[in-house]
Amino acid sequence: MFKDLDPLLHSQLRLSVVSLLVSLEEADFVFLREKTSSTAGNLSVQLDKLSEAGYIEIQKGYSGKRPRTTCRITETGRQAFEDYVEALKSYF
Amino acid sequence: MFKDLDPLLHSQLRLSVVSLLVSLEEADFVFLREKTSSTAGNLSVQLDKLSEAGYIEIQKGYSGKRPRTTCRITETGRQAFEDYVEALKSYF
DNA sequence: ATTATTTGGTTTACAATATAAACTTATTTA
DNA sequence: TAAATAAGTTTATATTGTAAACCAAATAAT
Repeated sequence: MFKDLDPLLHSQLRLSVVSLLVSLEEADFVFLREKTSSTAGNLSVQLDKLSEAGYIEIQKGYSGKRPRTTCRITETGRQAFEDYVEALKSYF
Repeated sequence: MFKDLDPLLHSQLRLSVVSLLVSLEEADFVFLREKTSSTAGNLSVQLDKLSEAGYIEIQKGYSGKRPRTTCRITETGRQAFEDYVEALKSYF
Protein backbone atom coordinates (compact mmCIF):
# COMPACT_ATOMS: atom_id res chain seq x y z
CA MET A 1 0.00 0.00 0.00
CA PHE A 2 2.39 2.68 1.24
CA LYS A 3 6.07 2.25 0.58
CA ASP A 4 8.45 2.78 3.45
CA LEU A 5 10.21 6.10 3.51
CA ASP A 6 13.95 5.94 4.14
CA PRO A 7 14.27 7.52 7.59
CA LEU A 8 17.59 9.02 6.65
CA LEU A 9 16.02 11.09 3.94
CA HIS A 10 12.74 11.65 5.69
CA SER A 11 14.12 14.61 7.57
CA GLN A 12 13.76 18.14 6.37
CA LEU A 13 17.38 19.13 6.73
CA ARG A 14 18.93 15.95 5.38
CA LEU A 15 16.51 15.92 2.48
CA SER A 16 17.43 19.54 1.70
CA VAL A 17 21.12 18.70 1.71
CA VAL A 18 20.75 15.68 -0.51
CA SER A 19 18.43 17.57 -2.80
CA LEU A 20 21.07 20.25 -3.24
CA LEU A 21 23.89 17.79 -3.76
CA VAL A 22 21.97 15.79 -6.33
CA SER A 23 21.98 18.74 -8.67
CA LEU A 24 25.17 20.45 -7.61
CA GLU A 25 27.59 17.55 -7.39
CA GLU A 26 29.64 19.48 -4.86
CA ALA A 27 28.93 22.03 -2.16
CA ASP A 28 30.73 23.27 0.90
CA PHE A 29 29.57 23.54 4.47
CA VAL A 30 28.92 27.26 4.44
CA PHE A 31 26.95 27.08 1.22
CA LEU A 32 24.80 24.27 2.59
CA ARG A 33 24.25 26.09 5.85
CA GLU A 34 23.07 29.18 4.01
CA LYS A 35 20.88 27.42 1.49
CA THR A 36 19.21 25.28 4.12
CA SER A 37 18.94 28.07 6.70
CA SER A 38 20.18 25.68 9.31
CA THR A 39 22.47 26.18 12.25
CA ALA A 40 26.03 24.95 11.91
CA GLY A 41 25.59 22.47 14.75
CA ASN A 42 22.54 20.87 13.28
CA LEU A 43 24.08 20.73 9.84
CA SER A 44 27.25 19.17 11.17
CA VAL A 45 25.31 16.39 12.85
CA GLN A 46 23.15 15.67 9.83
CA LEU A 47 26.07 15.65 7.44
CA ASP A 48 27.76 13.09 9.65
CA LYS A 49 24.71 10.88 9.48
CA LEU A 50 24.53 11.10 5.72
CA SER A 51 28.21 10.37 5.53
CA GLU A 52 27.92 7.48 7.97
CA ALA A 53 25.25 5.97 5.73
CA GLY A 54 27.45 6.39 2.69
CA TYR A 55 25.04 8.82 1.06
CA ILE A 56 27.60 11.60 0.83
CA GLU A 57 31.37 11.99 0.97
CA ILE A 58 32.91 14.67 3.12
CA GLN A 59 36.30 16.16 2.41
CA LYS A 60 37.98 18.46 4.88
CA GLY A 61 40.52 20.77 3.36
CA TYR A 62 41.44 24.41 3.22
CA SER A 63 40.46 27.37 1.14
CA GLY A 64 43.54 29.51 1.61
CA LYS A 65 44.06 29.41 5.35
CA ARG A 66 40.44 28.83 6.26
CA PRO A 67 39.04 25.35 6.78
CA ARG A 68 36.69 24.19 4.10
CA THR A 69 34.46 21.14 4.25
CA THR A 70 33.11 20.02 0.93
CA CYS A 71 30.44 17.43 0.30
CA ARG A 72 29.42 15.45 -2.69
CA ILE A 73 26.77 12.84 -3.19
CA THR A 74 27.66 9.19 -3.74
CA GLU A 75 25.98 6.79 -6.11
CA THR A 76 24.31 5.20 -3.08
CA GLY A 77 22.99 8.57 -2.03
CA ARG A 78 21.71 9.39 -5.47
CA GLN A 79 19.91 6.08 -5.66
CA ALA A 80 18.43 6.52 -2.19
CA PHE A 81 17.11 9.91 -3.20
CA GLU A 82 15.48 8.50 -6.31
CA ASP A 83 13.95 5.68 -4.30
CA TYR A 84 12.66 8.14 -1.75
CA VAL A 85 10.97 10.25 -4.40
CA GLU A 86 9.48 7.13 -5.90
CA ALA A 87 8.24 5.89 -2.52
CA LEU A 88 6.62 9.22 -1.79
CA LYS A 89 4.44 8.82 -4.81
CA SER A 90 2.59 6.00 -3.08
CA TYR A 91 1.21 8.56 -0.66
CA PHE A 92 -0.37 10.80 -3.29
CA MET B 1 14.64 27.95 -1.17
CA PHE B 2 13.09 24.95 0.58
CA LYS B 3 9.61 25.31 1.98
CA ASP B 4 9.01 24.12 5.51
CA LEU B 5 7.34 20.75 5.82
CA ASP B 6 4.46 20.60 8.28
CA PRO B 7 5.88 18.38 11.03
CA LEU B 8 2.47 16.91 11.66
CA LEU B 9 2.32 15.48 8.20
CA HIS B 10 6.00 14.76 7.88
CA SER B 11 5.62 11.44 9.62
CA GLN B 12 5.13 8.24 7.74
CA LEU B 13 2.16 7.00 9.71
CA ARG B 14 0.32 10.31 9.96
CA LEU B 15 0.90 10.99 6.30
CA SER B 16 -0.47 7.56 5.44
CA VAL B 17 -3.58 8.19 7.49
CA VAL B 18 -4.25 11.59 6.00
CA SER B 19 -3.52 10.30 2.53
CA LEU B 20 -6.16 7.60 3.02
CA LEU B 21 -8.70 9.97 4.48
CA VAL B 22 -8.27 12.52 1.74
CA SER B 23 -9.61 10.07 -0.79
CA LEU B 24 -11.90 8.02 1.41
CA GLU B 25 -13.72 10.69 3.37
CA GLU B 26 -14.28 8.21 6.17
CA ALA B 27 -12.44 5.24 7.60
CA ASP B 28 -12.50 3.36 10.85
CA PHE B 29 -9.68 2.49 13.21
CA VAL B 30 -9.34 -1.12 12.15
CA PHE B 31 -9.29 -0.23 8.49
CA LEU B 32 -6.59 2.36 9.06
CA ARG B 33 -4.53 -0.01 11.16
CA GLU B 34 -4.63 -2.63 8.43
CA LYS B 35 -3.95 -0.31 5.52
CA THR B 36 -1.06 1.37 7.29
CA SER B 37 0.33 -1.84 8.80
CA SER B 38 0.73 -0.05 12.07
CA THR B 39 0.24 -1.21 15.60
CA ALA B 40 -2.93 -0.11 17.36
CA GLY B 41 -0.95 1.80 19.97
CA ASN B 42 1.00 3.81 17.49
CA LEU B 43 -2.08 4.51 15.42
CA SER B 44 -4.03 5.62 18.46
CA VAL B 45 -1.36 8.14 19.41
CA GLN B 46 -1.01 9.52 15.90
CA LEU B 47 -4.75 9.82 15.39
CA ASP B 48 -4.93 11.83 18.59
CA LYS B 49 -2.28 14.19 17.31
CA LEU B 50 -4.07 14.70 14.02
CA SER B 51 -7.30 15.26 15.87
CA GLU B 52 -5.65 17.63 18.31
CA ALA B 53 -4.42 19.69 15.36
CA GLY B 54 -7.87 19.73 13.86
CA TYR B 55 -6.77 17.78 10.80
CA ILE B 56 -9.23 14.96 11.39
CA GLU B 57 -12.40 14.35 13.35
CA ILE B 58 -12.78 11.26 15.43
CA GLN B 59 -16.12 9.75 16.30
CA LYS B 60 -16.41 6.97 18.78
CA GLY B 61 -19.46 4.86 18.36
CA TYR B 62 -20.50 1.26 18.06
CA SER B 63 -20.87 -1.22 15.30
CA GLY B 64 -23.34 -3.57 16.91
CA LYS B 65 -21.87 -4.13 20.33
CA ARG B 66 -18.28 -3.57 19.34
CA PRO B 67 -16.67 -0.16 19.66
CA ARG B 68 -16.00 1.57 16.40
CA THR B 69 -13.84 4.64 15.96
CA THR B 70 -14.32 6.41 12.70
CA CYS B 71 -12.22 9.21 11.30
CA ARG B 72 -12.78 11.77 8.64
CA ILE B 73 -10.62 14.56 7.38
CA THR B 74 -11.48 18.19 8.05
CA GLU B 75 -11.14 21.09 5.66
CA THR B 76 -8.07 22.17 7.65
CA GLY B 77 -6.57 18.74 7.21
CA ARG B 78 -7.27 18.63 3.51
CA GLN B 79 -5.66 22.03 3.06
CA ALA B 80 -2.64 21.01 5.14
CA PHE B 81 -2.20 17.94 2.99
CA GLU B 82 -2.32 20.01 -0.19
CA ASP B 83 0.18 22.46 1.25
CA TYR B 84 2.45 19.64 2.26
CA VAL B 85 2.45 18.15 -1.21
CA GLU B 86 3.12 21.58 -2.64
CA ALA B 87 5.98 22.22 -0.20
CA LEU B 88 7.56 18.90 -1.04
CA LYS B 89 7.92 19.99 -4.62
CA SER B 90 10.52 22.52 -3.58
CA TYR B 91 12.82 19.61 -2.73
CA PHE B 92 12.72 18.00 -6.17
C1' DA C 1 51.37 43.65 20.60
C1' DT C 2 47.46 42.29 22.86
C1' DT C 3 42.62 41.87 22.94
C1' DA C 4 38.30 41.25 20.75
C1' DT C 5 35.67 39.44 16.91
C1' DT C 6 34.67 36.52 13.23
C1' DT C 7 34.88 32.17 10.76
C1' DG C 8 34.21 27.37 10.41
C1' DG C 9 33.10 24.08 12.44
C1' DT C 10 32.24 19.98 16.56
C1' DT C 11 30.37 18.27 20.92
C1' DT C 12 26.99 17.84 24.17
C1' DA C 13 22.76 18.50 26.47
C1' DC C 14 17.95 18.79 26.05
C1' DA C 15 13.40 18.56 24.12
C1' DA C 16 10.36 16.39 21.05
C1' DT C 17 8.95 12.07 18.48
C1' DA C 18 7.91 7.69 17.26
C1' DT C 19 7.01 3.26 18.59
C1' DA C 20 5.84 -0.95 20.86
C1' DA C 21 4.79 -3.21 25.11
C1' DA C 22 1.68 -3.51 28.57
C1' DC C 23 -2.77 -2.67 30.07
C1' DT C 24 -8.05 -2.09 30.01
C1' DT C 25 -12.71 -3.20 29.04
C1' DA C 26 -16.02 -5.58 26.75
C1' DT C 27 -17.33 -9.66 23.86
C1' DT C 28 -17.31 -13.97 21.98
C1' DT C 29 -16.06 -18.85 22.03
C1' DA C 30 -14.88 -23.35 24.18
C1' DT D 1 -16.95 -20.01 33.75
C1' DA D 2 -12.60 -19.73 31.84
C1' DA D 3 -9.93 -18.60 27.94
C1' DA D 4 -9.37 -16.06 23.83
C1' DT D 5 -10.31 -12.20 20.83
C1' DA D 6 -11.39 -7.40 19.67
C1' DA D 7 -10.76 -2.57 19.94
C1' DG D 8 -8.48 0.62 21.72
C1' DT D 9 -5.57 3.59 25.36
C1' DT D 10 -1.70 4.55 28.38
C1' DT D 11 2.95 4.53 29.55
C1' DA D 12 7.73 3.59 29.08
C1' DT D 13 11.63 3.56 26.16
C1' DA D 14 14.56 4.41 22.45
C1' DT D 15 15.60 7.46 18.71
C1' DT D 16 15.73 12.02 16.74
C1' DG D 17 16.28 16.64 15.90
C1' DT D 18 17.98 20.84 17.41
C1' DA D 19 20.35 24.60 19.43
C1' DA D 20 23.49 26.08 22.93
C1' DA D 21 27.95 25.83 24.33
C1' DC D 22 32.33 25.07 23.04
C1' DC D 23 36.99 25.07 20.38
C1' DA D 24 40.78 26.47 17.29
C1' DA D 25 42.51 29.43 13.99
C1' DA D 26 42.44 33.79 11.50
C1' DT D 27 41.47 38.55 11.10
C1' DA D 28 40.42 43.21 12.90
C1' DA D 29 40.53 46.77 16.34
C1' DT D 30 42.95 49.60 20.05
